[in-house]
Amino acid sequence: MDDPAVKDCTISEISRFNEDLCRIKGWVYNKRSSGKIVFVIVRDGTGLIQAVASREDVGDEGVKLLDRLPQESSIVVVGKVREDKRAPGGYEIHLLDFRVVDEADPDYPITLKEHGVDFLLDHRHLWIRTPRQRAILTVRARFMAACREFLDKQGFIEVSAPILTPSVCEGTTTLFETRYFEDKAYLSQSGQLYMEAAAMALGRVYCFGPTFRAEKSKTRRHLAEFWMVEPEAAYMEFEDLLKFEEAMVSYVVARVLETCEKELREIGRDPEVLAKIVPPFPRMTYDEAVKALQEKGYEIAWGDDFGAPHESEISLMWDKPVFVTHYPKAIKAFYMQPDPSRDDVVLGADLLAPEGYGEITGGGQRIHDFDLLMDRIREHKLPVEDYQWYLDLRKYGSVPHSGFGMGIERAVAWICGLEHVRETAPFPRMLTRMRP
RNA sequence: UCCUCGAUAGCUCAAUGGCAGAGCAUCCGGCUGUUAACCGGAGGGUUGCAGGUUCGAGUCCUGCUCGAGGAGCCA
Repeated sequence: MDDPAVKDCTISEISRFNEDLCRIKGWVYNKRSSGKIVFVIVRDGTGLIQAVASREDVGDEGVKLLDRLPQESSIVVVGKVREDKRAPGGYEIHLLDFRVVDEADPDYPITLKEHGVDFLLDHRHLWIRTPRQRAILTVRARFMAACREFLDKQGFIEVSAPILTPSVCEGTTTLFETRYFEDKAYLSQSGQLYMEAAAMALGRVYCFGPTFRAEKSKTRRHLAEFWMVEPEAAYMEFEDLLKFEEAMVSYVVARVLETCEKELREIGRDPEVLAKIVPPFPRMTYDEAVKALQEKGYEIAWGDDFGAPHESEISLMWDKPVFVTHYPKAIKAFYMQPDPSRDDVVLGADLLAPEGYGEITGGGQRIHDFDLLMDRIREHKLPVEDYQWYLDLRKYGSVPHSGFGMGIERAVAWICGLEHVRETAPFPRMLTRMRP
């Protein structure tokens, strides 16, 4: 068991240890027995492997002990790695020794059979042990790492935005309210305004963290707590922003394909679909999108915002993400820069994922003129005193600048081809669910 | 907030208004290459809650609770 000649290894790298003596530290995922031989499927967080225990190697007692070991018992196994076509995964480990670290209670709730959503979410702390959830969380992690890689390579500096914020930044979405000593505070819905300040200090910046929306949305696309990456760059104008966004989205998709092919297959996602995600992405102006929807029979007038069915319809016209640009000023946020050639639309763009996954990024060029921004704040009836610091950015060396936010869970749900964003969050917070 | 659907064993589900059931899981037994192993046996129920109709309600009616999907909402 503790022989130094035995190599510690993970299941994901088992093929490198063929015919070696290995030690794997994991849990019992499943087992089968056939009299005096026991097959224990061990998982270690990197994958699954079949361990074979026969009477001559571990003795009568060993076989009996393994045979009655409950699912999810923690176990350290030592044995010889063998390539074997009969084993799921192609390799198995012939047990010479093992140690039960903790025998699980025999009533582990997540069996290998089907379960309902409600039950699984109540047991999310155990559900994440299943191969599919492990694969999704791995893709999420690689996706987030790829975002940071790309931004760091492009010279962006990560600047953490505050979570506790003093005011209703945009006055639109419903925020979670909390106490801040003697005052009220709100959980952040976006780090953008702070990133605009940081961009004027460091040039190219991004924040990466959780955001909170207290909206009573109850759909497959919504979470009350989700993560966003929000890049913001000084001197970046609208056209460059769109090029930058498509480069970033293409990069992170390619990186996930490179690092998570096994996981994508495990989830049931065809990697070929993602291999098509390369620049340039198609673009439609809001005008063109409205016209296309009207031709398809939707009752929508110029000036209306898109609902979920409209976004789906537009995204289904392409097999790549599509930018919808130049929205009417009235349906977008107060800080959006108006189009210099046309005052009724803004230099903003939403990126809609293919296959009906909806908006995965939203962004645009920000107003850099002090007077114009002040007008907008007044038009939106926002409290000017709360925005003094934001207006300061336009008083001291203002420059054109742009940025966007990408919702991690929606993007990962699209990349994995999932029905619902809830599976992409380790512990999702939704309208009716805050536990576990 | 609204619309639609749902709630029966630990889990997934079945049961024409007429004895509350199956598979899996659990426990006991069998099997030396299994593939969500298989075979035999056992235990396991306030049918979400509260009323009502009926000779009789898991089933029909009313209210409530909880959940799911969607709408609204959602830089």
